[in-house]
Amino acid sequence: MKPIGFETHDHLGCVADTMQAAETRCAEKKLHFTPVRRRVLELLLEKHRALGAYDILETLAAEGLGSQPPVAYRALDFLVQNGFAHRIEALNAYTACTRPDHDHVPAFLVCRQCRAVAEAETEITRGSLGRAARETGFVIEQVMIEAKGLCPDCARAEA
Amino acid sequence: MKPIGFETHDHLGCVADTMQAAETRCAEKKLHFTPVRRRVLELLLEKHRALGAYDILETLAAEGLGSQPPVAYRALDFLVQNGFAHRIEALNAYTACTRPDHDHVPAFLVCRQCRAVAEAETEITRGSLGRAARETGFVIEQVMIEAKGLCPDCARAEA
DNA sequence: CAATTCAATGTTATATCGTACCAGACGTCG
DNA sequence: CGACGTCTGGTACGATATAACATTGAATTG
Repeated sequence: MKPIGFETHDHLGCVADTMQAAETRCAEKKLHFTPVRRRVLELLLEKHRALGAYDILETLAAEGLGSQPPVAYRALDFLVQNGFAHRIEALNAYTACTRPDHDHVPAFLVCRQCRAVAEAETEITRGSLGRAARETGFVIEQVMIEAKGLCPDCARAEA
Repeated sequence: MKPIGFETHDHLGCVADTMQAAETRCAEKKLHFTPVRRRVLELLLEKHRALGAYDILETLAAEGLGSQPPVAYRALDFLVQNGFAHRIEALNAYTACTRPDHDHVPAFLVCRQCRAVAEAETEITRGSLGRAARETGFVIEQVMIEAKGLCPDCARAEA
């Protein structure tokens, strides 16, 4: 289970593949994969790093796909809601999901320098958090795990 | 290692004790535990839930301790920096640390309804995140774990 | 097909969160 | 004393996010 994110890879193909998979999944689930939503996901995939809502909005505006904040936020909400993207709380930003095919508790390695994001998985709810929740009667709806630090490239540049 | 937060407890005593401990620790480390900083920590302890910077600012202003955002943010930064408080990313808010006495990777159970916060601990860096970091060469500086959901009280009220 | 309905979009306005920057107060130490 | 560092107080602004409402448009159905 290698985390995707910092190694090089066939990026064009990876974008195309994921977009295709999203098309398919939306069709299956009868979700409206509208132009704005499509384009936002594409942007997230292309950049392969965390993008702020206003970064995205800027591009959308330049392409005539809407110029006001709610446009971007709505598209992002859709993508997050349906597992195509994740919100990175540490950056108030968003990134494409690299494993949209199955349910998971995502965990992120977030570079504070270049905002690159790698996604891993965890079994955290079975760990101490899950235990704590069960002991107290807390109902977990959503778990967020993020590590801030330096990606390999930026760590090298730092030194 | 029971999470602190949702059970009832001697609150007045818990506030007083923690404040005293903070006094001591600041003296030891030669940190300036100024009136503003002191009061902010006290507020976080009293409420025992996540407070936004502007919530805190409001109280400070009412008490003549400063009325502009930077005042609150500076005090909060100090408290977070020195381990007296934590930032809850999921709420853009802050909460007092319930275990200021030792280094730890905090994990939070955050009620989306009433913003109560319980703090637990984890050994996450030894888990899959740590493995992912080592495999890729990512340098982890800080880990955040937050579970959003409903605290026992709000869960009961919901149903 | 027309009527209805529901989701998505477009837009305005505003709320909320956060920081860059500068000026003054106060102590410490060469 | 004067240079320095730290804390304070403040202005001004930047960044992030949402409420509310009007409109469009596609799917559903009578």
